[in-house]
Formats: sequence, structure tokens, C-alpha cells
Amino acid sequence: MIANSTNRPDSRLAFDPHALGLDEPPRTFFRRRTVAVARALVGAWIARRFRGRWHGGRIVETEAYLGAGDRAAHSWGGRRTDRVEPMYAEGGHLYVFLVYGMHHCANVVTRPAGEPEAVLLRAAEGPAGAPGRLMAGPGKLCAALGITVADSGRDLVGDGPIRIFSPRGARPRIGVSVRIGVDYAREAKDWPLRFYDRDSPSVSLRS
DNA sequence: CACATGATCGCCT
DNA sequence: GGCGATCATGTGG
Repeated sequence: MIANSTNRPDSRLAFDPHALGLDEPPRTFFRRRTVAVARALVGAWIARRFRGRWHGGRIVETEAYLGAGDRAAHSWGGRRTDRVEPMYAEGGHLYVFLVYGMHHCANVVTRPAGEPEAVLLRAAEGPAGAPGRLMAGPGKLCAALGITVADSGRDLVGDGPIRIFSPRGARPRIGVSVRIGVDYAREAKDWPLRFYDRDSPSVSLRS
């Protein structure tokens, strides 16, 4: 993990978590079953602090990746390399990787340390006034928030610059589908592990 | 609307 | 050496 990323978030994503009545979930939130965390993260906020202000969006689409038994997961078969190492951390850490040589993907690690499962953040919608569909896709979400591999391994719980905030109120209506872009994953390609807000215009694909 | 393609490079075999 | 947990743009119907 590198302490200081120079990447800056889109200034149009500035918001005030306290004004929105958001809370920071404890470590136990992230250590639960990965599917439960993937569902609970729909409606939560992902945010980055930059120059004393929070910038972020409300998560509207996630995917669960279930570790050693999941052919679509980077940790499939217990694979453990420098890149994937953050997936083996305790729930509540961040795992970021580069895909297609140009886009980053951000994941929230789940489960106790040693169980390499995670939730991919596929899309979010910005605060009131932000451009539509700015974060409608995992690569776009990372670009808008300035999240890169330099942030991989960060702890989302505590006093760091990237955190999750949860709403107290009603939960969104959740849709479920197969995961996107994992056709190579044999039996795992058909698992219903994508979760999205059925009422959001900012999910990555039409469903 | 439904594909099809190119960009671009780190990672793993 | 092959190939992605993607995206923007292009074509054709």
C-alpha cells in the first residue's frame, strides 16, 4: 500500500456524509458472508477525502467474488500473489487491480483474514447536481474517485482517506443477475452474484 | 438497438 | 505469449 496517491477525485462529487445522516459501519459489517455484504453495500456510499472534503457516490451495483472455489475470482484455487494479497486481509480492506491495461476496479474485501473473498464495486451515482452516469461502471467509478492500484490494501475502517458510509433508512429494491464479463469462469459464470438498485439510472448496463 | 473492435499493459503460465 | 472482473466508438439494421 502506498501512503499518498496523487490522484484526485472529481470535484463535482463533493458531499457531506454527516448532513446525509450516514454512519460508518464497524469491522463486523465487512466480516459477514460476502453475499450479505454485497447486498448491504447497494445503497451505501464509497467516498474519498481530498483537501478536507469528502467526494463520492451512492453504490448502486456490486458483485460478490467467493474466493478459492470461484473460478471468476482472482483468488481462485487459493492463488496468492503480490497483486491478490489484499484479498487475504481482514474484511474492510480495499483490493484494487488494473484490467485491460487501462481501467482500475475497486473491491471491498470481506470475511475474516485468510478467506480471500471480496465485493466488486460496479457502479455508483453521485450526489445531487453531479453528472449522470459518471460512475456507471467499475472503471468509471475508480476514475471519478481517483482510485488506483496505489490504494490497494488500504483499510476502509478507521481514519483513512477512503471509507464506506451507510444510510440508516430504507433499503433499495435489489435486483439480482449473473456477473458481467466472466464468461470464461465455467460453472461460476452462471452464479447469481450481481446485485443492483432496481430504481437507479446509474447501473452499468440495462437490465 | 445489437454487436464488433481497438486501446494498452500487468500478470501469470 | 495470451489474455483479461472495461469503455468509447463505430457499423449496420
